Amino acid sequence: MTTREDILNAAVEIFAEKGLDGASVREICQAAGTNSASINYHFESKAALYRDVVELAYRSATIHPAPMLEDHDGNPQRTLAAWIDWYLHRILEPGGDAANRLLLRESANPSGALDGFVESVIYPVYAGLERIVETMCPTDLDARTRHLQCVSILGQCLVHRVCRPMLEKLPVEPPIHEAGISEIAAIVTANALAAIDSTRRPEEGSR
Amino acid sequence: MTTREDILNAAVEIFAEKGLDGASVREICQAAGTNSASINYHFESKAALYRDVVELAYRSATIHPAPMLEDHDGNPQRTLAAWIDWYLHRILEPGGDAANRLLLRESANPSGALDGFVESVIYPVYAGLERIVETMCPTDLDARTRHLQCVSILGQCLVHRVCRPMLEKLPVEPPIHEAGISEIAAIVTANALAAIDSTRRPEEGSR
DNA sequence: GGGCGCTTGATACAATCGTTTGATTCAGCC
DNA sequence: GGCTGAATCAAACGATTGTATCAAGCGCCC
Repeated sequence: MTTREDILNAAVEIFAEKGLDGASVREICQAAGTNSASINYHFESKAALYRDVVELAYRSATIHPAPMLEDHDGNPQRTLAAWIDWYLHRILEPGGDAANRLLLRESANPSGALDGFVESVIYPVYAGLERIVETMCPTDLDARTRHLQCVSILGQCLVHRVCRPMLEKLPVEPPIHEAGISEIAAIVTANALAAIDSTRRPEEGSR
Repeated sequence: MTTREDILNAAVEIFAEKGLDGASVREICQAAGTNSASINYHFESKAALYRDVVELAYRSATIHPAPMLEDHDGNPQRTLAAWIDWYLHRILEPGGDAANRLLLRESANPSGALDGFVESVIYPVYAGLERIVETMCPTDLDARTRHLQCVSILGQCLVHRVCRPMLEKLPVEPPIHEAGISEIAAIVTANALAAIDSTRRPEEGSR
């Protein structure tokens, strides 16, 4: 009973840090304080454990739902700011979730262990963002441009997670990786608003 | 003579696809049509081969130098547009794929095999961008904000490479991953200009 | 042609991987 | 007490990893 949970808790940390192949069964079991054989006893295999861990990570990551327009009196600017803040917390929260790091790793580099993972887990998040952005864009804005605007917002957030090892080593002052979540959120939000706003005044050219 | 190059050519493909740990010596040698021992003969070790491969990939990727202010009569807007276009081509160009995929993998997830890789390879690219952005920002803008603006630009570009597996599976119409480089460049450039411009009118608040 | 140095090849090595085995422990029940 | 079945353990399995060894092949120069 407890052993199974111990393994799951240890595995989510180690899988998040090293990925499916990088983590070894013995390492996980040692962290869980149990025997190397218990993974194949409580789970069918290492791959099965991984599936269970990702599923668990997903469920624990969706406790806080994404902000929607309805939560902010339909005000798209405030909703967008809240969404970006929510998303950054979700992917950057430090002590917080190894689960999110794991989901991020799985998103950027699908192990193939989870088919349909993007559709069922990632897409709803994206769709929530797009719905907010859609209400702020000109109605005649083509869909691809709108998609790319959403991806730009995601990219500005994700870069701080996905490229963190790089940012940590970048010899600039002050160090980029020390920036707080609220600091990043403020800038990404300002950028997103400015970007969307600029779609209303198309072809502005050079300043 | 040829064997060494065969190994390098095979290794860049396999390392790019599977990473340092994921690729095996035997696999690379088989792809190169040689013996498993030749890696330790022509190179000191697998790690040494990896270093050489990354170095080679880096050199082949820097044939085209980054656009600088001097190339565009000191016009920062045009230089920034050229830089973003250059960077996107560099990371998204289908042809020279393997080398760039490898560099990207190494950037986002440094294997530790290359100490000083970020400083010697990544940082100069970043510094080039920052220099352009710096000339466009208010002189009293604090360094961290300027850094974060540069990272936002990088993030908007990198997301199309790093998160490509995710974007390909996102069920939206039209598919995001089919967007052309010039299309992405146009939007990222417009966003960057709008973002930098907004730093000149600080605390604009909601639109 | 004989000797030399650079390559290549098959093979062996120790280490580590995920998984399996079989013995042992322990709680619960008749 | 005696039994049953789940849980845990140390140990070992075969496969694969990176690397080392050593003999055979090769071109080349004296």
